Amino acid sequence: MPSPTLSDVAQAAGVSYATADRVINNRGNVAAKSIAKVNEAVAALGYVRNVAAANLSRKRVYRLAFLIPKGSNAFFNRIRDQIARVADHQSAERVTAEIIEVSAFAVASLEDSLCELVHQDLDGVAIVGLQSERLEKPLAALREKGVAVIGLVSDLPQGFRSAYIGIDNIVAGRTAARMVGMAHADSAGVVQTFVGSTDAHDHVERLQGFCEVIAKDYPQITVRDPIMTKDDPAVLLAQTRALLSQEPDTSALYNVGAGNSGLVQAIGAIQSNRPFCVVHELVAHSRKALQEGLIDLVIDQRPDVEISRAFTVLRALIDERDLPPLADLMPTIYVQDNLPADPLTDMMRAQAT
Amino acid sequence: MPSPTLSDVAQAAGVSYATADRVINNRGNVAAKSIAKVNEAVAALGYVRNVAAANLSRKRVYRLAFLIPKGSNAFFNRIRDQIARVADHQSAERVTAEIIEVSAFAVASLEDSLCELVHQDLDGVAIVGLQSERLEKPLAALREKGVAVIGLVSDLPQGFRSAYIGIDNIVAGRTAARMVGMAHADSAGVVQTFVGSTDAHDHVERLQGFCEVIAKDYPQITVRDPIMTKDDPAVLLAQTRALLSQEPDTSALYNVGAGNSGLVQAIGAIQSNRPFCVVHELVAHSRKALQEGLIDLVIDQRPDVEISRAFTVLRALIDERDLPPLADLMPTIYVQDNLPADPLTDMMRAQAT
DNA sequence: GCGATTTTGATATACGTCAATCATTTCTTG
DNA sequence: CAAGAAATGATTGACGTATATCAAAATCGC
Repeated sequence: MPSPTLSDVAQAAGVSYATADRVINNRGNVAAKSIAKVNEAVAALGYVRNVAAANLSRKRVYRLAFLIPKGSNAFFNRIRDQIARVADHQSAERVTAEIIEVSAFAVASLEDSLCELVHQDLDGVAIVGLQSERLEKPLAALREKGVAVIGLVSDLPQGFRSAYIGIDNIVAGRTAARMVGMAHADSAGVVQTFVGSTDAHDHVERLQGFCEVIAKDYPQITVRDPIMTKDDPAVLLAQTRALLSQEPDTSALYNVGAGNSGLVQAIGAIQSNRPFCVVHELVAHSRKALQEGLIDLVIDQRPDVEISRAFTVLRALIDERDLPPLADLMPTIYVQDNLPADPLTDMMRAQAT
Repeated sequence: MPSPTLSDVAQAAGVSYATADRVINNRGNVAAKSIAKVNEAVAALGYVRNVAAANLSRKRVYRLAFLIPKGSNAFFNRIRDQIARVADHQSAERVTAEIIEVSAFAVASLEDSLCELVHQDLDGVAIVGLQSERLEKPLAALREKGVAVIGLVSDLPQGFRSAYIGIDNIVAGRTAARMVGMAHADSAGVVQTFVGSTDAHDHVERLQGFCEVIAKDYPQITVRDPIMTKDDPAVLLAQTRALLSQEPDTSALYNVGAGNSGLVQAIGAIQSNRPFCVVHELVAHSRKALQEGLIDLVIDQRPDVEISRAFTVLRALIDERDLPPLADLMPTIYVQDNLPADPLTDMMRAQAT
């Protein structure tokens, strides 16, 4: 029993192919009762549009763009690699993906890039966003042109994007706190936190979630005010070093942001038993530190999964199809034992070049 | 610049469309130098076969089957739901998936089902497998017929399936041990383990991984011999109850298998501070227990991800395409804070019916 | 029941690939 | 160099949908 075609539906509904087509692609100028007849036939036969034929006929191409902060940040390298990889594979389905680099976390730069996008002929864009009203106008213009827009990793102003793909950073912070709490096993302790900057929404949210859980469920643990690091390894190295010698009662470290190589270096230098260490994002550095037992946990947002999902969601939006079943995206906890074999970290990049 | 067609390639190569087609679909009877010319043109133009057109032309349908243990096990309910969900969504791509229920963990039953499969007209099968030589003959017969075969959740004899989709259970056990170790924070302790049966490979492997890590990295922790539970909640309830009263020095519980509702019930009944609890698989029961703070961790194998992947891999095998970039499948650690919003647990099922 | 409007039917072409046919050319081999 | 084999070219009809055109029919307003 081959699946029914639109001709079958038309026949079953007692209308012509043309009318069935008018209903299916709601082109208008169809009598209400014809619509009903066709819909019944669709339901009765279990008709589903053959997307292969449809895509072929309408010469569908998916021109996608990804706006990613520039710079050699290990995390965004991982993101860029994954975009290239997925795009390469999906080229058989007529998908092209362009990576547009934007000055990191600068509203003006992002705004400019968005304005340029409007003049390009695109079908969908995924943007590592910022919460700023200045972005609303160009985003509205994009949407006006029928471009699907989603936020990636960091959200855009709500109402100006069709979806957000990324983790909830409050949840990420809460998760980190839970692990730190468990590792204290009812005994008292002091946690030193590190943040890149208080301008970064994600950092603030993580810290907020972290403090919430510690305060509520682990009252015997004290959270010290965060140290500002600008995500700079040098700062982290110096600060951690100072901390380890001056505050020996520190029982745990939690770095909300980047720059972990400095933290790891400082920890690697001490011989006595070190504090419990939690950091974010699995990249070459943090992976190595985890394997060598210099840190205990990495909370990762699975950028590879996020990218795959961005492609899937953008295509679904462009085709106006409903989404496939997608599991929720949650912060993933890595210990040295459950590391993925293929890191998709920037290690790979080094080998490839 | 629309993407080049096979006609473009033929023209660029200076051969006819027919010859280019013979090369692309290697139909044979073509001179070596023609092959070379066509391949060069393919590379030069960046030709990629339009899969929409190809699928349309060859009337591709993907008839898949999933062999899943029968019974109302919460974990396999989750699996079955996800299969139905994905199949429903992929019906637009002419994918049909049939769920074939097999008596749980019975080699004879699995063997029978496999033998029947040979007479069905299938393109791909995913099997919750067993390691038994008796399966080799029917598996070989399936492969002979050109059916793609993969192992799912539990592997088949190697060499008789094209891929295995599931976690490494030794890794899962190691991960559990790491968490238990961390939760002891250098202090001594005693862990009681529970297994369903020693026949189940996955249970044995998890236990093995668990003991390895405790022995190596947490020598101050003692692992007691496992209690046999047959995955039966009643057994777990009774045994845990007895344990909690008779062995008050127990600092952690690790259930390698199923039947967690019994364990949770026993724990819920005590008022003094309970041992650290780790179980496997996020289902309605374990999820609830985690949220209520009755257990501490759930190690999950993400069956929803596994199912999506099974579809992807089977289709790639059937089309003889290379796989899209897929992240490694690792045991996922859930605490009460990073639970997915939509559980895809059997709760959903109850609501739907 | 007239003209105007809306709705329907019939039909055609294109999309890029697959798969097949048949005639023709080129290459082997003795 | 002729006979046979191998390789190539030219062409065609699906596959199911999108989209367009034009004529015919049904419905509406009055």
